[in-house]
Amino acid sequence: MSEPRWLDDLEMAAWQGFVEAGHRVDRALERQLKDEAGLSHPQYEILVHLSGAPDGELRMAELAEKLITSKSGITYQVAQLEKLGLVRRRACPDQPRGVFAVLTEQGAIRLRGAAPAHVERVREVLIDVLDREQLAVLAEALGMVGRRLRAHDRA
Amino acid sequence: MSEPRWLDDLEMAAWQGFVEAGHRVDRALERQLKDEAGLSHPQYEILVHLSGAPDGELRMAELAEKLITSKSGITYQVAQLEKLGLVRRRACPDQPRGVFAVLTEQGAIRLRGAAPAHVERVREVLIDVLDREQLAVLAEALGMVGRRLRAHDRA
DNA sequence: GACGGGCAGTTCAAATTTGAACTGCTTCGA
DNA sequence: TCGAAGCAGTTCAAATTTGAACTGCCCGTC
Repeated sequence: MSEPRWLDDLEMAAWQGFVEAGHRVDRALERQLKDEAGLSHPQYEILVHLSGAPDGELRMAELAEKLITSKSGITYQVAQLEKLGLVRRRACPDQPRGVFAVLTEQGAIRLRGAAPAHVERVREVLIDVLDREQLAVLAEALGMVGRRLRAHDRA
Repeated sequence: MSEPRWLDDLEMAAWQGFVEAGHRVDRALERQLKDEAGLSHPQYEILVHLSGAPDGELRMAELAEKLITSKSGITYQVAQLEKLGLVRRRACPDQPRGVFAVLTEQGAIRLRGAAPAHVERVREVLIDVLDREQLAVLAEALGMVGRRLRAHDRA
């Protein structure tokens, strides 16, 4: 085994910045959503994705893919949202082994109520801290990182 | 309440890239460490921070700050590492209510064994995917995001 | 037609994480 | 000098997350 290629100063700064910013932003938004909307971040994300989907419904596996989490995690969180009346389950008519999660009217209302404060916080902690040039590089660079891993995960 | 300032396309791309890359990189490294070193990511991070500290020891609260996690989370993970013999606890001599976590010889060995493959994977998924210019912007931009939240969290 | 493999979700137990309450000790301020 | 307030960690119960095993049902092949 050859000598590992350790990270130089710039690489280390980028790596540490990425990790620290990721954790801190996560925590900030987790708190914001819990306090102001009574939802966990995964729960909020499920509502967002359903809301953006045609007919407000998605297969369980699609949700798992979008949230980047395990199948069982989705089963659990959808069950929680069902208890809250924000989501409903529906058997998939064609694929016999398929299940749709469907956004309910209640769910849509809850999401509309929660979104403005959430977006505002996202601006506060990340977006409004950066200039357009930085946003462009973030979008391009991290978009590429995400796509590569997404492709790799599917393989 | 005024109309919320929704994210435009560029802002949305930056935000989604940030979130997706964060999750996917996390999962990739979690798997890598578990498979090749038998450590969870938090455990590995504890060893790294102890290794970089003078005398290989840090207070529990300092670890919590560095890992960006809760005090009880640190208590738990340090206990796990103690069972593995990679870390030892030591009462802090001056501050009577203080506890040091100390890296053991075993811990240092385990870390040296794990680090090369870990760094290699960090390169694969993030560092080597980007050019120097992108790394510089990441470091600067996310460094600022992290510092702002760190200051805010302490307040 | 029957069987091995897959697929989509669920279930389960185990590991982890969290916040809130608690322990002991110290340090002020009145 | 007393007591309120704080600090550093721990403990505890509850919520969440995970991977592995399981359930049914489909498909293609022989």
